Amino acid sequence: MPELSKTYDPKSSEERWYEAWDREGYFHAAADPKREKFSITIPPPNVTGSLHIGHALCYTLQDVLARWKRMHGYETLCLPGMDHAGIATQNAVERDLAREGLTRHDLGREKFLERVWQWKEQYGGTIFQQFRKMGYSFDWERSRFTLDEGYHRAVTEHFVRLHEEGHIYRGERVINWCPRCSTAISDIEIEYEDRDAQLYHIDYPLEGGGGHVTVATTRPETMLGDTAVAVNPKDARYTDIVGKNVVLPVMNRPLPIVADDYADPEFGTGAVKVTPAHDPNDFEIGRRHNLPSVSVIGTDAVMTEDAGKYAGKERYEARDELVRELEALGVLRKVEPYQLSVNTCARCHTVIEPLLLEQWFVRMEELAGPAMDVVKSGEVRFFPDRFSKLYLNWMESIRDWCISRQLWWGHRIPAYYCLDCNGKRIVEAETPVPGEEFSVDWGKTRVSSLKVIVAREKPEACPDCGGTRIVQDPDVLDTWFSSALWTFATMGWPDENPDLECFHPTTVLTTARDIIYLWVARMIVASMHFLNEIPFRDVYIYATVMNQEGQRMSKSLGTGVDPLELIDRYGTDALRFALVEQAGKSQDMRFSVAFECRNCGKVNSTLTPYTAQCRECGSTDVRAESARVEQARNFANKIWNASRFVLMNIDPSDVFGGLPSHEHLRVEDRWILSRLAKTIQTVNEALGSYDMDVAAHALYDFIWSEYCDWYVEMAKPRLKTDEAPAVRSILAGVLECTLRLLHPMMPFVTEEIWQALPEAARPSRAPSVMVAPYAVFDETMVNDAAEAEMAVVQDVVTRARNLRADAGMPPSKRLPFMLAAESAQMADVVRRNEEAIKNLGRIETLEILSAAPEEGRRALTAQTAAGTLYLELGDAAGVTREIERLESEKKAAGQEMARASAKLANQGFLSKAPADVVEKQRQVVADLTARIEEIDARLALLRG
RNA sequence: GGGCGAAUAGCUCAGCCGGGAGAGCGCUUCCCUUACAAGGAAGAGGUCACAGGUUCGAGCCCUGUUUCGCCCA
Repeated sequence: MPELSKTYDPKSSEERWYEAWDREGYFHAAADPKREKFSITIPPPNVTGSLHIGHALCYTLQDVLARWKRMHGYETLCLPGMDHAGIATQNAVERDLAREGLTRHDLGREKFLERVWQWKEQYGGTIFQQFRKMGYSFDWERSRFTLDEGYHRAVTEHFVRLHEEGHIYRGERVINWCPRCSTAISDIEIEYEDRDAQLYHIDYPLEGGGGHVTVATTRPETMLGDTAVAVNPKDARYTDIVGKNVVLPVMNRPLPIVADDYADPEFGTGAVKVTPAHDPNDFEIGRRHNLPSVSVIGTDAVMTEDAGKYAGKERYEARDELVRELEALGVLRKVEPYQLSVNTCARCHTVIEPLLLEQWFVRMEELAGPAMDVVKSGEVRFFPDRFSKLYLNWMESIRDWCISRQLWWGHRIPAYYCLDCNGKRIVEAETPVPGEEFSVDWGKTRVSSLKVIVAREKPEACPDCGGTRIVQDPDVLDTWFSSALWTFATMGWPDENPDLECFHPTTVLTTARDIIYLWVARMIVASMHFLNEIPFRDVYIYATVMNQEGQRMSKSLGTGVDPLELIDRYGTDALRFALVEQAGKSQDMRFSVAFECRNCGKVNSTLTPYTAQCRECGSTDVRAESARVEQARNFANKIWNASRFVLMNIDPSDVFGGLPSHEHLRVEDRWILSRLAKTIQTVNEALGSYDMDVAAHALYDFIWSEYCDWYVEMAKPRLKTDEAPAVRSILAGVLECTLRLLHPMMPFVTEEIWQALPEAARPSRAPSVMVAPYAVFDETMVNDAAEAEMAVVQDVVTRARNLRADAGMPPSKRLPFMLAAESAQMADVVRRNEEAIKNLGRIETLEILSAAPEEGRRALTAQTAAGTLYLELGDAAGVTREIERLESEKKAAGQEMARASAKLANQGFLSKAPADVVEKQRQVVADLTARIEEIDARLALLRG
């Protein structure tokens, strides 16, 4: 039997076991059609960064589920991977380049992409290393990247097929443009921010004199691109001027006054300026009235040539100057403060510029139908359920999805243009792009004028004109367009293959609530459309991890804590358990981590962004501390030491042929087996309904408060008697089962101990606890009588300890007690368990009486489930204290009595409450009556 | 403006079909009792945000209010 050290040392076992499991192939899932499956394709983290505690929560929950199901005999796939994360990664690499004074344009597309791939190798490696440290049982052989070759084929297929079916179109729309990221983004990648702004009221004079129309805007610079003024057709104030023109100040261009329902008579003056190129609503008005679109702001947020004298000025600079000019012209009627909700880029928080540009879109309405049906029918279930409503609400009002991005890093759109069919308007670039036969200046080219060929592979020649001068669309696809395929592109789709057959649909998707629209919804849509099956049965939404101040974990805020910091101090199992134990159903989860600087001593609540540095002195010698993880570490140590005790006491020659039959066991044996059975039931049920915290607490309480505090303590003296073999077998048997139960949450410490147990104590003969069978609830092990009797024993012991503490006696001193049993039955219970009670209560002698002890004896008393317990003490101080105790107890009993009897005096209660509840109250009154009488008698005795 | 979540011990959170509230940390007292001081024993601490209502009975159900957070427009 190996000697175990006095405290559990995570460092010595974690790496060793992880490598062993990996080597033995336990992480690998076989596509065996005959076995029941459990499969997960993990949310692929972005290659950009490293993981923080929020990620650790997400993947830990999944690993717990996977390990649990694997032990239950399911063929379990946990497929890892990474997302190329278009904008985020490109931004990160561009920032990196900027440090060298370079831009991506300096490198050119090809060289830049090489650089991103290098970045991916480096950071992707870091993330996978973190996964391994966390102990995740991922099938590394199946690891995928959303930009790997096979995946790219799937994305191309996705695009081409949707295009063939008419679900994808290319069109000119007002889209959300981020001037900083210099790309279009979709509606759900913008965030609203309330800001203080101004509402400018501007007079547009009627053509030919005779007054003016006042319009209001928060973005005056867009007026340079106005092509109409709209009023509501029902608005009597304006009926006679509809059809006339106003003159656009500054530009001195006539604008028609059109009647359109969009104009709200209640808002402002009821007249709105119409800028089709810079506002989605105005664009629609423009369409209805055949208005021209004038783009006055460019993709660089600088005013275009069409902005007249403001051309070349930055948008806000132009605004300020324009406002001054309007004022000088006398057409600025008023400026009022205005609470404005501005759209910003979710990634960089730059104010979004709505621009009229040609982009690729997915028509979503039709595709959304089946994806809604499967949630409505419950085929796909959300946990907690409230998120299904959120999902359905969004899907009901779904809009077309802009999928093209003006980036280099991503899946290039499989659309090609023939330069010969209609090539007259093509602008050839001055500097050819390396690696491309023909270079086009896309910034100056309207692709709507070109012949487009959407194809799986670049066509050799144009099917129309036979021309061979063909160029690919420069844009890439929205990252989510590729992530949407994650559950099945990772399994080899579009090819048919055993993985897809066996492991799809996956069992559960565990993810954060902020990507329900971005990702979850689109996965359901894609899977329903291409496979006509759901991507996953369950969607488990976990809580957002917040720090002490209630800020969400984020790398850029400096609030992101690297899980390895905590692992380093407390061990992986401790971190995993701390996360699982807090994973409730609320939307947020506080996880406070402080950093103690070992250089200057400051305790930081957050570190400086991007590097783990003390905010005071900048030292990187900081140590993470978390009370929550520390508690979990202590728990691991508790199990470790309980196991040490068991290992020290079991005999290598013991035969653990299953547990002894009930008749030969004592109460505590039947009790612990019954408690174990119920714990098994709780844990399995809780994990099955994603109540991870319930499962964790059940195990914590069972191990610490039942097995260690009571069973092990009661076992100690018995190990010296002829009961020892039975006790040893139960000690080891319960421990072994508990290790299996706990393994999904704390994989390392459980394996370390499990392997140290003698083989005979591991009934499954499995080579690792990871592949040993999980415990199944056995009703025959439940023993309510034993639990009831044990409760009496525990009560008597606790009361005895209580009296000892009240008497101010040190725990080391054994004391004499008497117990006046309340019934012959209780006297039997106490007699049966006398040795255990004496041992646990540190009792010298326990005299069991059938009635109160004779007069004259002065003692402290306590009411127990078995009767009144007496601790005899001669000294007067003790007596005074006992009188005080009794007085306060009598008062409390009196209050409780009043409440209970008031209930029983209530006719409504007697007639309407269930019989057992009424009976319980009667019992309470009876007990209290007896208790008060007894206290009175005791007081009389003590005072007499 | 609409929707969702939260408000329970000093802190972080549990609390099932409604039958007078629990854990961990922290705090107080005692103890290095050979598994564990990363531990053991005992204890203090709560007007369950507020106001109504339903009910024999409300932390739990209903209505409204306040504060905080999130999502959507």
